[in-house]
This record gives sequence, C-alpha cells and structure tokens, in this order.
Amino acid sequence: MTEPGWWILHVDMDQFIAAVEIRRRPELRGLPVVVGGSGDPQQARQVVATASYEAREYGVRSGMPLRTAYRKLPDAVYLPSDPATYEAASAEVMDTLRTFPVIVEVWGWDECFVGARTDDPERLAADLRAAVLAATGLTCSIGIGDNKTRAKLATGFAKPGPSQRAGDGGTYRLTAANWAEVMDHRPVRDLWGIGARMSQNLEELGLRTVADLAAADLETLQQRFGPRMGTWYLALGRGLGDTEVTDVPREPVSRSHEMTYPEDLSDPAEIQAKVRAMAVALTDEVVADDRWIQRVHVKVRFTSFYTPIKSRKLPAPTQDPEVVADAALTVLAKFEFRRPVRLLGVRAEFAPPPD
DNA sequence: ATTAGACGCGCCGGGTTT
DNA sequence: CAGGAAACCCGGCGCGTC
Repeated sequence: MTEPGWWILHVDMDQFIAAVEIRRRPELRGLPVVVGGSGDPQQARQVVATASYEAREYGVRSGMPLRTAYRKLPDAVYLPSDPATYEAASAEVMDTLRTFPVIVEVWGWDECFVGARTDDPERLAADLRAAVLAATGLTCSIGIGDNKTRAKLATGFAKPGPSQRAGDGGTYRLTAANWAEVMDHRPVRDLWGIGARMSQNLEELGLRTVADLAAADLETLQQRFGPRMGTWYLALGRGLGDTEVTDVPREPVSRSHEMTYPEDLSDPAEIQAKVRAMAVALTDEVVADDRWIQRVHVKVRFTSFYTPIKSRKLPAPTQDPEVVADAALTVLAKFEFRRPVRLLGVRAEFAPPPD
C-alpha cells in the first residue's frame, strides 16, 4: 500500500485558540481561559470556541453555550474570539513545518498532515514539535500512522491527559501493527468520521465497538448507508484510509455567511432586508476572490431549531450582487414562516473556474 | 410510430461530520 | 440551552435519450 519509509504524521496544536490568547497575554498562563463569541459570558446565543485545559477540568467544552460555561466556572477569564489572529498564528506554524523536507497538507487552523520519508518518524515528530515551539511558542501533539485515519486517531492518544497539567502533548504511533490491540474494544464513536448520529445507527445494527464494525457484513452496511458510505465505514473499522498527502490547496467550492441574531426576527420585511444585505456582502467577497456564483442557498433556523435549507441555481454564473440578492429573496419566499427566526444564512456555490 | 423501461444527469432537499 | 463555515453523501424527482 505505501512504500517503506513513507510516513504520515498528523500535527494538532494543543488548545490552539486558548494557547494563542495566552501567548499574547502571558499573565493568563495557568488560569482557566474560555474563548468564544463576544467574550461576554452572560450574553445569550454564543458558544465556547476553545477552553484551556484548566477550564476543561471544570467541564467546560467547545461548543457549549457560553452561559453554561459561566455557570460552571464564573471565575474563568472570558475572551472574545479573534479569528484574524488565529489565522496568522496558524500560518506561522504551517510555515515552520514547511522548512522541513516534508509535504504539509493543511486541514484547518490548528492541524495538518505531514507526509515524510524517514526511518525514524518519532525522531521527526520530536524535531517538528521542537521547531514549532521554538518558532511560535506553541505546543502540539503528533500522531504517527501508515495512513491518515490512523495518524489522525493517534494524535488523540498523544494529547496531554488530565494527569499532565503542563498541556504539552507528545507523540503516538498507530499502524496496522497495533490497530486491533489499541482500537478493537473502543466504541465506534471514537473513530474519525463517526459522530453521535452514525454511532447510534451502527448501534442499531448491533455494532458497538471498532471490532464489531471491522467484522461487519459489507452488504448490510451498504444496504443501510449506501454503497459508498457502507464501504467507507467498514474500512474505517479496520483502520484503512487515505495515504496521499498533498500540499496543493483545494479550491474552495462555496462560501457562506450565517448569523444567529441576539433577538428573534418576526417582521418579514426585516428578514428580507437581512438576507439581502447578507447576500450582497457575500457576493462582494466572492467577487474580490475572482469567483463566479452559480447557485444560492438560504438557511433559516426557527425558534424551534428546525433548520431547513433551500436553494436555487442561477440561469447563468454571476458576479452581480443584485442578482444574487434577488435569487436569495426568491429562495427565501419558499419557506413557510410559522415561527420567529433566530438564524439566517446565505451560501454561494461557485461556478467551476473557466480554466 | 408508440410504448415501457433502463439509464444517466441535473436539480433540490436533507443528513452528517469536523 | 444550542456559533460559524465547509465538505461530502444520499435519495427522490423530473427530463431526455436510447
């Protein structure tokens, strides 16, 4: 499957967002830090982006409502999210990794796959970690694997546990050699790509552990989840996965804006005005990026949390904000407004580049 | 020529994960 | 009480072609 000496490393920054905030305010080191929303933990409809390890010990998790975090931990330091700063810090990290003779495939702000030819992947991982720390002051954990699935999962085992207070990660190797031993007894939920929903579905088929999934019947899986996903899940149970690492960034296929409003919206004219403004702003960004819009999606979340999405293909690709806004309003008219609205979103799908 | 069915494809709504 | 962004997959439906 892979040539000998070719390894895949998964680099994952430790508590990335919190670490970046602590880096610029060193007096916060050692304190529970919670980053998210506007930074006001009493304001409704905001969630935790990242909590420092100290805050996690009190049960604060990313995705949790900020007000829930505040109830658990009123004494934590609450900071607003500052995406531009995280973006810049991320670039510092990736640039540092690129100084090595490796291929770096970026996977979001705080993680990437590194493809490398080496006889000593642990040594390489240690060198990468040291270089990142020296250049950026940030620590990371590194998973070593014979494919992306295993490398990504290995990172989880490399992460600092509750026992290691310092928050400094390590490395861990997961390959065909120890896959079964390490993973067999674990719930399928631990696999990368199986969330709460799929885990439930698999449970209904009597598949609870990774070993169960690895030994499952392909036809059964395909019948229930479709030809592609069925095949994919079985492979996942066996720890199989992609071995290609590429440094060619993927062309984005779409761009979107969505917003949960502090107060519910009920006035149709106001809802339309918000969607129109969002569509215009989105189009401006897309045009600045020199892309053309082919399809427009509108997302509405009602107070019941019911969140349908509807869309419309444009007669021809466009860069005209008014055309996009009109399309968005046409799509908006397809919704039935029985309850107030808490979120509105617009997504622009790009036409393939003329190239 | 008409009909039934197979097939591919685009459109669209919905689901799931990270 | 429940953010924002992006990707991928599936299935139903309608349409045109063979």
